[in-house]
Amino acid sequence: MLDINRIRNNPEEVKNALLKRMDAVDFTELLQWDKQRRELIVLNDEKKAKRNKVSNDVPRLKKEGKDVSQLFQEMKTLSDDIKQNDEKLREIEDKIHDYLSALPNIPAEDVIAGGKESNEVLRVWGEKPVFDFETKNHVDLATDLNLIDYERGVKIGGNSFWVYTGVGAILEWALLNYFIEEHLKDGYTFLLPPHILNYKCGYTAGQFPKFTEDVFKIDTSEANESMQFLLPTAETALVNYHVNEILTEDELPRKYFAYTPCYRREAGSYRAEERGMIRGHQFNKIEMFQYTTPEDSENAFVELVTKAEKLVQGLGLHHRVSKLAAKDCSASMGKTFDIEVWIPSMNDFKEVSSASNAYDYQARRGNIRFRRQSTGRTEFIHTLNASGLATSRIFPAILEQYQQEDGSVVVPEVLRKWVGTDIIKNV
RNA sequence: GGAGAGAUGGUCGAGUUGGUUUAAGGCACCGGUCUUGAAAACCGGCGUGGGUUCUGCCCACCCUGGGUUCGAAUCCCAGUCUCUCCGCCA
Repeated sequence: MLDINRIRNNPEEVKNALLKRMDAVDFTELLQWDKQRRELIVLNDEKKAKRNKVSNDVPRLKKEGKDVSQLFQEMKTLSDDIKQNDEKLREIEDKIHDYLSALPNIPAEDVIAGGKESNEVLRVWGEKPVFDFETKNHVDLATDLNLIDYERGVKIGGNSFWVYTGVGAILEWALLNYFIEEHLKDGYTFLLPPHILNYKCGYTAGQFPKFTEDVFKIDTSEANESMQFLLPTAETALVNYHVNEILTEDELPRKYFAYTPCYRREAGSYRAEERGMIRGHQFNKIEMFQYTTPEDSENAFVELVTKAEKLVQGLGLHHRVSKLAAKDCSASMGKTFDIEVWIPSMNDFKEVSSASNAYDYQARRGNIRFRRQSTGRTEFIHTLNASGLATSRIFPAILEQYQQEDGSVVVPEVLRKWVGTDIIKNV
């Protein structure tokens, strides 16, 4: 949600910024509604003030034995008038609200216009592993080593589901343990939120009302404000943790992380090249989240990106960091960096973490504020999130980057204490 | 799932036979006086949002949404949530 005052005061500035991610922006109608709204408020508040004044006089007039029936007639008309204006006002405010709800966040100044093709690679870590033997892709490795059962996953869940089995499950859990340990070391608070969320959560996060079709809804009824859905990312839960709250300045920053599976419909996005576990309806992810003051959010952003990078580096996986162009960022985000890991069989980098600064966009939608010590006034908080990390691309990257000629896979050092072995081979 | 009770500004809590409560009072908190310092005492301040002709004034908000009325925290209807008891249950 953008600040209507900002649009009113600097329409051209906001418009030009939004044009980095939108094809057309026109505030003419919005500003008209805004003007109508304020005129109507002035008019109606005057009427209400009069009504209040008369109401206060009534007891005295009655005590004095005056006849008030004529006055009541007038007040009846006035009240009907107020009621009508309130209805008009509500219609206008609904229109304004709907319009603002649909606008994406303003891209940060240093975010460039355009889509995916304009993304900028900031840095690359490590090198592409070179193999002097014929390599396998992660699907074959996972199948041959009995780490993942794709067929039975489809049998019990449907297309794009899989089952981690035996050592595969242990390896998956080792990754999560590794991430959790690192976040605890950095002083983040561990949360395990519900996986089923209400409509308001999706709205605050900025996913609703536009993307209700991307989530698994719990009941079969139409999307409405009493619906519940399976969370597509823990971010949706974490951004709502302090919804409608006013935090004190010294409580900030708040640093959280959560583990949840992520449930996504991914309707129509299936591609043969993404078979295996690159894109499923359910995947495990640990999500980092911060609530900060406006002046601290840029530093927090750097911290989150750095933390995510460190996790991939700790696993020794070749990866890169990209700065997304405006159109490739989710609607709620003003700036996003992606961390992508190298998948040899695909000859490409795949996202394992997306770090974003939503600035005050989500906080406005969720009414999340803090009290500024120096002024005593409330301000909107800044919210940031970053995966730390999603396992569904890390797992394949490990298999493929650490595979050996005999079909076995070396376990990254940091995971060995949980996996219990330094090499995974077929027995 | 069944029965009952409740929801008021950071907290406790008054107000619920509708009209100087246009939300009292206590506590906490902030500022001041006093004091070597602190406590106590005393004085003052102390919810959120919106509008504005902005050193001020006005409007809205007493769980949410409707309704009755000249007028609703107060009456009526619907819903949400919390608590207690019972049942069921990992």
